[in-house]
Amino acid sequence: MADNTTMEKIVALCKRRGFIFQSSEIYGGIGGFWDYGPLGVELKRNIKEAWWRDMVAGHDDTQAPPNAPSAYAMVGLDTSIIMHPQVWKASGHYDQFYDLFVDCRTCKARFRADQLGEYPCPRKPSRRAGEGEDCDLTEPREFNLMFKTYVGALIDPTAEAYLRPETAQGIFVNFKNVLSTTRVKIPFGIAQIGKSFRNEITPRNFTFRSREFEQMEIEFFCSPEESEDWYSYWRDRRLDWYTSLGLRSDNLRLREHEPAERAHYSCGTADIEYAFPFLPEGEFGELEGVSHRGDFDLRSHMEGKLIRDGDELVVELDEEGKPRYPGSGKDLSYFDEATKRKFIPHVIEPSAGADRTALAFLCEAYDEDAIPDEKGTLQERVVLRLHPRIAPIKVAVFPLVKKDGMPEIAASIYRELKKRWNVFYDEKGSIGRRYRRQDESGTPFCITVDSQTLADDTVTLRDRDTTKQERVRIDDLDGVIGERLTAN
RNA sequence: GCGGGAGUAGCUCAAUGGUAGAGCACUGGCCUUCCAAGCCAGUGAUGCGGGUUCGAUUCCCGUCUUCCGCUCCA
Repeated sequence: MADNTTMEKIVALCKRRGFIFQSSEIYGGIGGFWDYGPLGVELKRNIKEAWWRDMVAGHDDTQAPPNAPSAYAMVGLDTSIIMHPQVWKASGHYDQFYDLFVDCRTCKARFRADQLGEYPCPRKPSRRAGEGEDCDLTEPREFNLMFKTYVGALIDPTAEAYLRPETAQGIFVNFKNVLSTTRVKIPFGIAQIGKSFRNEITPRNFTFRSREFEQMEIEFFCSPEESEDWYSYWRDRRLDWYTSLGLRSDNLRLREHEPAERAHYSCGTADIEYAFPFLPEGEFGELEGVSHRGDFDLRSHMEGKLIRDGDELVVELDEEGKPRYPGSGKDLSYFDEATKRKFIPHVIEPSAGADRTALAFLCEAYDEDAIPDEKGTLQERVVLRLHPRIAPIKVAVFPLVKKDGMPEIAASIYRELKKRWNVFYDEKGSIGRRYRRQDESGTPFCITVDSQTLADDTVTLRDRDTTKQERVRIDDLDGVIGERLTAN
C-alpha cells in the first residue's frame, strides 16, 4: 500500500479496470450491494480457491500440520441459503437480529421499545425516556437485520423464512449427516464458502459492510479438553494465511477480545484485522473472527435457544416453563470409540469475509511509483502488486509491433499458455501503454515478441514489480512462469 | 435512522433559464522495434421523479446514491 493510498483511488481503480461496480448502477444504484466485474470475479475466485485449497482440498488428513495438536480431517459442505426458520430461533439470531426501536426526534436517541422504561431521558436523566417535556418519540419501528422472505407463493406468516445471516448454521445442522456419511473422527473441520445476508442499518466503506456478502467459514469440532489448543492453532494458522498471500504484517494484526467484548457463549475470540485506508490512523477493521464457541451451537440445536445464567448456559423458557425456541431434539453428541466416552464437541470457528479479504488485498496491492519513459523522464505509474496466486490475469502476451509475423507468434504463445492460466493477449497501441494497463490490473508477467524472437525463438519476460525484462526461450515459458507463479 | 456536503462523458473538470465543452481514457485508421509517443477520425454525459416556466442541467420539492459526523451494529 502506498503511503498516500486513499479509498477514493481504490474505488476509482476498481471501477476503471472492472474489479467492482455498484449494483444496479444504471438504475441509480442500491446501497450495500456490489457487483464484481471481469477482473474482480477472477480475484475473488482466486481468493476463495486459495482458501479452499489451503484449508480443505490440499489438507493432509494423515499427519499433523506444523503447530497443530494432532492430525485432523477436513471436509466441505455447500448448504442452502434459506433454512427452516426454527434454525434461527434456536441459534439466537432471530431474537438478536429483531428489535422494535423508538427514536426521540428531540434528542436523537434510539431506544429499544421493550426496554423503554429502563432508559433515562438523555436530556433529563431524572426522568425516563419519553417522559420529559420536550420528548418526541416515534412510533415503535421494526428493525430486522435478517432479510425476510416467504417460502411458497402464498404470503402467509406460516411461510416466513429468512436469508441466512451466516453460513455457520448450515454446518451445525448437518453435523450428524457428516459424521454418519464420511467416517471422520474428532478432531475434524467442516468448511463452507457461501453468500450471507444482513440488513445493515448503515452500509458504508465500499464493500466492507455490505448487505450481501460471502463468507469462508470453518467449524472445527474437537473434545472440550483439547479445545484451547485448537483455538490457538486456528488463530495463528489463519493469520499466517493472510501473510502468505501478501498482506504485510504491519497492516495486519491479531487482536484478542476482552472478556466483556465477547458474545455470551464465547470462551475466546480473536479478530484478524487489517488497517484499511478508510479507517483513522492506528485503527483496524475485521477480516476474520476466530471464535472458541464451546458447545453452544450443537447444544442449541439439540435443546433450544440458550441464554446465560451466571456461569451456565441454560435453555430459555417461556411463561409455561417450556423452551421458548425448542431445538431439534436430535442427539448431536459424539461417542469417542477410543475412550468410550460421550460428549458434545466443542467448536472453534474461523469465520472469514471473502469480500473484505478481496478488499484488503486490493488496498495492500495498490501502489504508485515512477518509471522512466523513452526519454528517461520519470513517469508516474499505478500498479497493483497482487500476489501471483490471486492476480486475475497471470500473464499478458504482446507482439512488440503489429507486423513481421510477430502477432502470429504472440498469439500462438497466448494459446499455449492459456491451457494452464488466465492469459491476456493485446496488440493494440504502444508497448508502454499495454504494460501500464497490465500493471493496473495486477498482472505479474508480460511476454513480448520482438524482432529477436524471429531470429532465436526467445521472448522478453517482464516483471510487473521491477519492470525488469529477461529473455526466455519460447519452449521454456511454461516451466519458467509456472515456477514463478508458485514461488511464494 | 438523524444532521451536513455532493451528484454533468469511464475519470478530472467547465458552462448556461435558450444547440452542454475540454483534457485524459476508450474505439478505428495511419505510424511505431520496449514502458501511457505522434497525426486523423469517432463513441460517449446533466442520478431518478415531480413542480414553476414558452423553455430547466441551471430555480423549487421529493427520492435515490455517495461522502463526513452521530446513531446502530450480528
